[in-house]
Amino acid sequence: MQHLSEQEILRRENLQKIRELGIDPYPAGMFDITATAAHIKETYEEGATGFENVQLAGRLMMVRDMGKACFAELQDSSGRIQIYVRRDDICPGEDKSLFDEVFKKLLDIGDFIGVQGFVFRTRMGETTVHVQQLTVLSKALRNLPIVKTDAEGNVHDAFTDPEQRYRMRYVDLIVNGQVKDVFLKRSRIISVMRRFFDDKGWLEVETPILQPIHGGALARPFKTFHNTLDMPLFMRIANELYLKRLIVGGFDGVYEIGKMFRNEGMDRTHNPEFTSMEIYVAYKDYEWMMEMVEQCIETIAREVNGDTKTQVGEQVIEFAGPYRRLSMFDAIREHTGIDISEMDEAALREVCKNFHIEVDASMGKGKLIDEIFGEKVEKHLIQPTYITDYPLEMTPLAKKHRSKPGLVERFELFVNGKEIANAYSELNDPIDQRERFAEQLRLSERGDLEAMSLDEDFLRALEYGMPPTSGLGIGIDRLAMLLTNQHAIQEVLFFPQMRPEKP
RNA sequence: GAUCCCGUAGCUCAGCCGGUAGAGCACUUGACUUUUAAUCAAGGAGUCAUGGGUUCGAAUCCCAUCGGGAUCACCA
Repeated sequence: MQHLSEQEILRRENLQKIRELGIDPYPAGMFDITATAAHIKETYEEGATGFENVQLAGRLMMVRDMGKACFAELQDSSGRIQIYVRRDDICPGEDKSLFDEVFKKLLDIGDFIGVQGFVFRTRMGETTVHVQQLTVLSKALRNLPIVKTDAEGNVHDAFTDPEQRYRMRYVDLIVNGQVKDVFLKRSRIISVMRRFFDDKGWLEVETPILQPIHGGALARPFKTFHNTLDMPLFMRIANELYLKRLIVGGFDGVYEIGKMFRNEGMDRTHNPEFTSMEIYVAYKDYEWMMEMVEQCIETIAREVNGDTKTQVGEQVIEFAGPYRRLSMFDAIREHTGIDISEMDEAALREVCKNFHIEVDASMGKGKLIDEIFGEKVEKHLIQPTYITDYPLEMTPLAKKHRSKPGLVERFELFVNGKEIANAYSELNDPIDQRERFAEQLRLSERGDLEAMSLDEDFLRALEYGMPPTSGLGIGIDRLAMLLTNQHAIQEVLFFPQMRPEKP
């Protein structure tokens, strides 16, 4: 049995009394809406036509009771608008119960109502709907947190506890308007990106989430089981190998926006499931891809924020291209003064030691370079910067560099000290690819849980021939964090992963 | 996984050198037919996260557990 608070009991009693008055608190029929709060507030002028008879619906969010008349605030999907409810207008006859009983006593904050009336401006200058008819649309049985903003713009009693906001995102969205704006922007980021790719003729596709072999990235997977096939399956950590199979199959450009799953730590920049966009375009290389990414992100920033500049924490980020390009070795030299490009493993270990970077015996040359980069460079890359030409050991799916031995044609895009995109000239030499997988297998045997598995069918696909191709992955959640100036991934996911509420 | 902080009314928080709970908003009752954090008067509301312990007595001190946050490690 559910424990009910005093206020919850009252609302249930009010629900019953509404029924006793012959009013259905959950009517089945539709309610015609001819206007929204935002539209009325934006377009209404004194004496304008078209506002004599409007119908709108939403939640009752605040009531200022003046006796025989009330001002209230109605919140619909577009925002809030003041409504004016006068007893003798909604109850023109002898029976005043709709006003005195239903509206003033039995309706509560959070209830859905529909109103019909005309728009006017009060002497305080507030655009207001003068209600002539009021319809109960849905009764709420729990009371919402009341967030108020005073004349100076100070917010009082904000619903701020992250745990409650994430667990009850529906409440968060109702009472915290700025939260809704973040998610509207997130949605817009994805739709602008999709249109950008579609306009270029690339095909949006869907590839398996349940995979027998988890390939395409270095990460620990979630494992599950299919009963009929009687075999284990993995939740995908990446879709790269499937998208490349489609390039083999003859598509010039394919992309997928979808969830990936990684069984690793959770914190304010990692959720076990996250959204990535991966795209593969035939006959292109990573240099071409850098230009494409600049255009794409600049377009998104402009369309989402109305400006290519975005405030992110203390920084103002300029998303208009071209972005600075810096090889990994040059980046390390710039931030440490040390040229590591000719160093062997022992010399790199010495560099790490001098910088007090923790290393272990299993780390090879590539990993050591990556550690130095992560420790000394990454956090300084505030404005969008491409880091190019990575050590081969860390990147088993990228093509060897056309002119620099030991490196691959890869770039990552860093913004505000975080990686948000990763791209290669894709490895399409099936024999080289088989050797790279073999190397991963050796790492796995040494105990590296993140090493990539060998995918025999993917190799078979490459053996049929894949055109030169450039591929790119963008972390959508992180891009959304940047463009909405949010410091936690939980703020750009409707329902971030949480432990169960009760044991 | 490690360390630190937090969990008291629907919401935001106070109380924490131990003496069985307070404020504002919300809620209830009443007044007010252009108010806007409406106002005014009166009132009700809490297994103080959970379970143990110390004590005559625990929201308060101690231990454990659960949940969350921050920092670190791993990673996108």
